[in-house]
This record gives sequence, structure tokens and C-alpha cells, in this order.
Amino acid sequence: MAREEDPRIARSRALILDAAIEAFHEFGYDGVSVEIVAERAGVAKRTVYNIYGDKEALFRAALGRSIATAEQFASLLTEAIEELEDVRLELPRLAERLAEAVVLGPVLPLRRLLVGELARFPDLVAQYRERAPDTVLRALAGAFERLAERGLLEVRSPTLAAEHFAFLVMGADMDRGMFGTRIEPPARVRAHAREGARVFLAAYARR
Amino acid sequence: MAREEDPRIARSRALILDAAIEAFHEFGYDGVSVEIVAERAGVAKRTVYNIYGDKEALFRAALGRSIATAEQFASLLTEAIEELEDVRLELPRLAERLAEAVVLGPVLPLRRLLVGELARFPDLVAQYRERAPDTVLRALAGAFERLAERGLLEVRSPTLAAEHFAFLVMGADMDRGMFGTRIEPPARVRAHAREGARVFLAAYARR
DNA sequence: GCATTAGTGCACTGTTGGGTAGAGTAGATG
DNA sequence: CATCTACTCTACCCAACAGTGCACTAATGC
Repeated sequence: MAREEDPRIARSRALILDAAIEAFHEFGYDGVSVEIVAERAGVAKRTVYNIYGDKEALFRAALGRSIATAEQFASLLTEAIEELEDVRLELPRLAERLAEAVVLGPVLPLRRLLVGELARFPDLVAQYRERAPDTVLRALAGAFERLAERGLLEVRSPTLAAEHFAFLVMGADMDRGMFGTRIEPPARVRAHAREGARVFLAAYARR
Repeated sequence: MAREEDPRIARSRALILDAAIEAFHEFGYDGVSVEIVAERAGVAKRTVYNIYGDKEALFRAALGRSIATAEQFASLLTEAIEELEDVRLELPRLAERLAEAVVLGPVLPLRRLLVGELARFPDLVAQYRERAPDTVLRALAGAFERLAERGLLEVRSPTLAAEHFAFLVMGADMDRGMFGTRIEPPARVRAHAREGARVFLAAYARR
């Protein structure tokens, strides 16, 4: 029972998954044939079916990995959020990191794909939201509540404050990124993030 | 040359277009067959081809109409924006109208569809952005600049202020709406909009 | 080295869907 | 009323693609 997996399977599985992620992100579920994935993976079509069963399972495996990647980004952010102390000093940098992770990282293509397949795979969309953006928003809300109790911020609703922060910081760039493949210049994204943090503080910091 | 169009054509064209809009919004480009559209329109498949030529043209016609609808919403908003005078009094109501139009109106389904077909129809996406959200953002930026000159607001970059306003007011609800078909309760959307406007004023209004 | 197991190539099935053909019908126009 | 012209129905072609079967080869691991 404790047998190692045949390295041939592991190798094929990995090759196929990488090819599938890339292809699905680029062309969507319907835009990709299993044969194309096999070709890109350098593997026979039959092998794809042997390992993943059918196209839907392959898609779910690919998205599972993409979502896990997004989740990792999210958990790095939540760590940083939970360590927030001096809000005036640290918030701009945190904003930059948030915007970088979402707008410049691999998150945007995933979000585009999920929106496109919402009708077919609503459960995957729900899973993504729970595992990535919602954890970040919860962490932000927790941090803001804590900082409000310390008298550093003036917060009516921590949840709402978290949303305001996130969308001030990267709302516009995220939206542009959803509706265009043209990448926003990183320096601009960071500048927008800092400006967003500044505005957030202007509204929420105790005078 | 100045001949009236045969009413049979006009009728069929309208029936088909309505059915196409509904179907494409629900299932996306690949999810809809021309035969289904014909069926829903109560028309023969052949008639669809006679009038619209091919599936892509049908899709473009349907989206053209959806985009025009969004554009109308946008131009109602720009009118209201250009009449802005007393910002403290009028901004919350404007925020409500903006959020209603985008989150509760027919805009969200269009946005979902556009994101899903971005790879296939980038020109339509660009057209939508130009005709709907960008005009609103430009109007907001213009209004904020004007109000800043009158000393009512403190604005570094009118463009950025416009984005901050828009995303404070409806960023979170718009995002939720993109990733789920479950409709947000209208009262909540309006409340979020007012809160967003309040935060915007807290950051941008001259003390 | 030898049995096992995975991978390959290729031909094949079945289905879906875009698009067409053509003959017949019904409604518009004059 | 007569003539167009659009609409309908059924049947069809063709391409793409999900998924399978099978005989053959090659890597694995004992």
C-alpha cells in the first residue's frame, strides 16, 4: 500500500497539468481541446484520459492548482496584515504588496477565467472566493477592528473598512486588468496603491 | 432606394435579437447554438442566417445593443454628475444612483459576458469601456476638478479621485456581482453606496 | 532479466453545432 | 389579383471534438 507512485505517472501528470493551466487560462474551457493540451504537454491524448479521466476533471485539477496559488498569495498577505502596528507607516507598503499580488501576479488571469466559467462551474468560483479574497478581507477587517480598539482608527464597520481599503488600493487597476490583457505598468500600480492607502487614512485615521 | 423595410424582416430581426441577448448573457458565446436562439425567438434557424449572416455577427449585434443600453445608463449619470453643486448634500444620492445603475441594473451580466469573451472579442470589450464606464469616470473627474477649483474639495488628481469615488461606492458589490449570480439586496447596495460617499467626503472634502 | 505497468499512435464512434439547399407556404406590395 | 419576397421545414454536409479500443513499445522495479 505504501508504494511510491510510478515516476512516469508523476511526470505525465505534472506536464499535463502545467499545459492545461496555461491553455485554459488563455482560451477558456471551450476554447481548449484535450488534444491540444496533450500536444502542449508532449504527451498522448490517451495518457491525459488515463490520468485525469475526462475533460471536466482535468479542468477542475488545473483550477484547483491555480486557486491554491492564489491562496498562498493570500496567506502571505494575511500574515503581514496581522502584524500591522503603526498604521501610518506600514499601510502604504501593505497596500503596495496587496496590489502587486493581485494586479501584477497570477491572480487576474484566474479571475477572468472564473468569471467566464461562472455558469458552468459555480462551485469553483465559490471555492476561490472563500480561499483567497475572503481570507484577505477577513484579516483586514480583524486588523482594523483591533486598531480601532487601540484608538488609532475610527471604524464603524470593520468589514466595510476592509472593502474600502482593498478597493481604494487596487479597485481601478483590478477592473482594468479584468477587461484587458494589456498589463498595467508596475510602477503605476504601486503608486495607485500608495495613493489609495493615503486616502484611506485621510478618511479613517483618528485625528 | 428609399423603400420601407419589409415588416416581416423587422419583426424577425427584433425577435431574434431579444432572444440572442438573453441567451448569450446566460450561457456565453459557446454555450449558445444558433438553433437555440432561433427556437427561443420562435423563428426558423434559416431566418437567423438570412438576417444576421453568421453567429459572430449575431453576437456582435446582440452585444452592440447591450452596450448601447449601458451607454444610456452612463449618459443619465453623466448628466446628474455635471449638475453637481452642493457636494455634501448631493453626493450620497449620486452614489446611490451610480450603484443602482451598475449593480442592480443590466450592466453586471454584460460585464460578466464581456470578461468571458475577452479573448475572442477584445474590440467589443474596448468599445464597452469607452462608451460606458469611461464616460462616467471622465464626468466624475471633470466635476471633481470643478469643485476643487471652487474650494469645496481637495483633489490632487481628478482622475484618481473619480476612481476612488466609484470604487468606494460600489467596488465590493460589483465584485461580488461579477463572481456570483446571487443578487445583492438593493437596500444593502444603496447603504454601501451612501457609506462609500461618506468615506469619500471624509477624505476629499475641505475641512 | 522478467513481469508489470504506463505511454504511444492510430483508427474509430458518436455527438454537436455551424452553415447550406431547396421546395413549399404565407404574407406583403402594387 | 398577381407577383415578389421572406419565412419555414426537413434534410443534409462537414468539421471539431470528447472519449474509446487496441496492438505495440518502453520504462520501472523486483
